[in-house]
Amino acid sequence: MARLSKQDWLTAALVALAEGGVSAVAVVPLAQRLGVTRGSFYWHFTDRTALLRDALDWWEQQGTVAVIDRVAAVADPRDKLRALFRIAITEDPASGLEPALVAHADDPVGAPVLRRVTERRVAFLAEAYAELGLPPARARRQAVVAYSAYVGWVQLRRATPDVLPEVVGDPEALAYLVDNLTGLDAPGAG
Amino acid sequence: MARLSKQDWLTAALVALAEGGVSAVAVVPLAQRLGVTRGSFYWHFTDRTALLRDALDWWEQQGTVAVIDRVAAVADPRDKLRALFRIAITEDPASGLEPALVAHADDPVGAPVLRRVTERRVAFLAEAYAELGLPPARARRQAVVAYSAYVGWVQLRRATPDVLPEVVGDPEALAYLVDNLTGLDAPGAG
DNA sequence: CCACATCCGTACAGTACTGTACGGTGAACC
DNA sequence: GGTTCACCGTACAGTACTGTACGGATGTGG
Repeated sequence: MARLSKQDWLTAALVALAEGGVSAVAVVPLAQRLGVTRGSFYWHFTDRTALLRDALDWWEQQGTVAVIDRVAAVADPRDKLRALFRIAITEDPASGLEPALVAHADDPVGAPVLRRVTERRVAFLAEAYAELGLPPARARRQAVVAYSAYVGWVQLRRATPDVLPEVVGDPEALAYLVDNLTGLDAPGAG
Repeated sequence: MARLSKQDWLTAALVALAEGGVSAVAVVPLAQRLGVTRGSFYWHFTDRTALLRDALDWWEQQGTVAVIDRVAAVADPRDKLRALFRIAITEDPASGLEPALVAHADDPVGAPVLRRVTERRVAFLAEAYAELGLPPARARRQAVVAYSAYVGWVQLRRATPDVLPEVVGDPEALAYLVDNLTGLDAPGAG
């Protein structure tokens, strides 16, 4: 007998969300994949909405708040940006969730989470670019462009992995990618 | 009486796809939005799959092939890249479709279209960067980063439009954005 | 005015998912 | 060894969508 925990359902929900969008977070398919029936689910959760809400709360905490807390102490803004992007690229839990949330932008559960996460990440980036000496408006623009590049990279990695150069096992390629995404090789940001 | 054409269904399908993902391309909701019943749909199309296929074929033609044909004749590679991104940003039909396709990456209809579109766009970008003098491998990497930045920008525009600076009515901001996305302000690409 | 093609509404299964009620199992604990 | 609780299976509506069959409306040309 499987004997699942609540976290098992949460991680399964995030995987399904990244793979098939909000509509893929369905009780019956998840139960089939986990090897149980819906009786298990409705003991751990009251609703399908509760599962989605709890899973996204966990994702917001682990993928944004915890990462920011980890790198916030880094003194040099360049090192801080590099560490942030390196973490985001190499060890993102439930990677590639953003396109799934964007695809269902009218979802009442996913939309506010996506807005909070996006705003928080861009704000933190803008702060780091301001520490580099950029004026506020320019730091904000640079933050948006850098975050766009990261988000697009994640999207490409999920959609068509074969067009991307492998980067996890190649430190040099990773460093090159990070400097490209952050714009730290451009004259305007230095 | 509404009296719809096949194209009406196609554009409605693309709008629904961009807003709510593949699962939002459903016959009943589309018919309700168009003010008809399903009887109309099953006269124009054999299947729900046929609607999705035809709509994505149209999107692939208009949003990739036609745009590439328009800018391919531009001689200077810098101007070509700028024209390409300016068109892609300002006048993309059914804008923001890529996240919806990525969110349902296992969809048998959408996945091959997304792969073809991505590969074709990246290849065209790599060609332009090679014309700028970059060696092939470097041109390819630059193309991937530039396309990532564009895709991420599109995704942000759909998800959280308020974090982005307005760019459609501001030619200067648009030029700044285009040069940022293409990397034409970086020393490595010039 | 009527025959025909085009286009749409309606009714009927069939399928997949949700939520609820309730009964069953297995391990821990006294 | 029986009780209790955590956990799961099963059965029953209810809902939303798909696909099909067929009949009705609307416009057009002979």
